[in-house]
Amino acid sequence: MAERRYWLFKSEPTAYSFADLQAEEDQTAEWDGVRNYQVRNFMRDDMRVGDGVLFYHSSAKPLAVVGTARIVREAYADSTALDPAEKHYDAKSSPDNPIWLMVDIKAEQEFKRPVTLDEIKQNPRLQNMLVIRRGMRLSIQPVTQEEWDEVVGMDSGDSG
DNA sequence: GCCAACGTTGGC
DNA sequence: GCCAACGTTGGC
Repeated sequence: MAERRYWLFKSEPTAYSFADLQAEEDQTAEWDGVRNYQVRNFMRDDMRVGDGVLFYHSSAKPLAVVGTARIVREAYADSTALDPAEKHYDAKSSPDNPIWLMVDIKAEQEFKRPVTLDEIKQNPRLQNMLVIRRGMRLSIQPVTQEEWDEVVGMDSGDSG
């Protein structure tokens, strides 16, 4: 069995927040609308059921990881790319060649407090996290197990 | 296949 | 609201 991997998912809470995910039936949602090839390839090639997700609020106050989720369904066709009525419709996609993919995630743990971008920047153990890199716009980013442990530990308050 | 123009993202 | 970063598009 492959090693469990970890990811950071960005979402603008005004569009879709962690609370929105928790409010879903079975706390599970389709992560649709990805229209970036690098991110699609992460989903297609590397993301497996059981992988951990840090749920990050972008363009928000505060900018922060607010909880964790889990991959519960591996990449499959993003139906919003196939529907002309959808905002993210892509005429190049088709059922035979959907181009764009989505995964399903399920809310796991809401942090007791947000672990902010500022704290992450100040944590010497997290200096390699992509999320603090200027100009890093990927909406899904790989996270190492060490980074995952550290961020989750910061929520518990048992880490410096 | 180069690269300028354009659009989007997202922290500041 | 600004603008740096960067992906995409399209003319050549």
